[in-house]
Amino acid sequence: MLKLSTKGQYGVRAMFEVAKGYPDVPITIKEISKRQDVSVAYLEQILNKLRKGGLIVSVKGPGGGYILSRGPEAISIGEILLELEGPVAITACQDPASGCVRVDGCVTALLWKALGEKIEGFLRTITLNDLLNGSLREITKVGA
Amino acid sequence: MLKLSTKGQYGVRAMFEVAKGYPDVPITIKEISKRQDVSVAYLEQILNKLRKGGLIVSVKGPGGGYILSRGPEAISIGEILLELEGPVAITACQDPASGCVRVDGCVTALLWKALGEKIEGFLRTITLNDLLNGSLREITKVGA
DNA sequence: ATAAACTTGACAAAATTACTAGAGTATTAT
DNA sequence: ATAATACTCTAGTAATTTTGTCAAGTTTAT
Repeated sequence: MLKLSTKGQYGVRAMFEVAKGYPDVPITIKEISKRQDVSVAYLEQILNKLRKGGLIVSVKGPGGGYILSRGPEAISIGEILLELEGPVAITACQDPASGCVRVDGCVTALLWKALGEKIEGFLRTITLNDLLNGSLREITKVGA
Repeated sequence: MLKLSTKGQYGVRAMFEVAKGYPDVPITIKEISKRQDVSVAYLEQILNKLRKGGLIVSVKGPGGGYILSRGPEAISIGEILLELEGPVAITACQDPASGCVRVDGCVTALLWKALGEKIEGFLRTITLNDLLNGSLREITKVGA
């Protein structure tokens, strides 16, 4: 349960590759495709969304590619996923896009809200930098 | 992102209704269907899974229905969802059922693992009793 | 007996996911 | 200028998952 679509997964991995080139080496889609084993065409879609979301900038022409628009310590996993998959919305009730009629009468509404906030909070604390320098190992251990 | 299927959502709401009858009033599928606005046929599937998982017991014949097999303070939301939707598995890598080839080389594996554990931990702490007595309101506020 | 209520497995419509295809635009090296 | 590189954009589509329905049972209380 609570699966993340491949778009989100690939997106994070793609951003990890782009982050490696920060601040001055553009990474091409082709290169990301090779390193992360995701098709070029699919990555185009993903990176396009991330660009429109302002997380990366593109450089066209030979020698071009993508570069992080901010430092890797300033881009959280939460931001990446938000751009690719929209806000955390455990249930339709919690999705700002759809809304729910019963809200007040629904005993579980608070539960899903709390869970969603928990998840978002966690994802906001992890940045691309954490992926780059492997500091996740500690976070995982503590289980905080 | 990170949606929960209706099966899980309805399941929790159904368990909430069953919990109301604990320890001696069996609740029929028909009654749950009315109160929670979910079709009888679909509830049959859901409650069957929960029964096989040992969370509820069924009483056949007239006057029958479903009863919690343990007190509402001893049944967590996590257990309910686990039975209906399987373990939290943000990515296929994290799913014990499928596994992942690259695991070690995958920079994000630890991230999804940590997130999954965070979610499971949270869901384990919330019980049906919390839904019954409305103690969720505080949990939500604290944001702990 | 008979009606209430659960049990089970098969099946199907709808929605979502996970892509692929192809034509177009911008930039740079020569 | 021209060719090569690389990003941009819109559709379309196959596979999968979700979200159920249906029908034919079985069990039990009265």
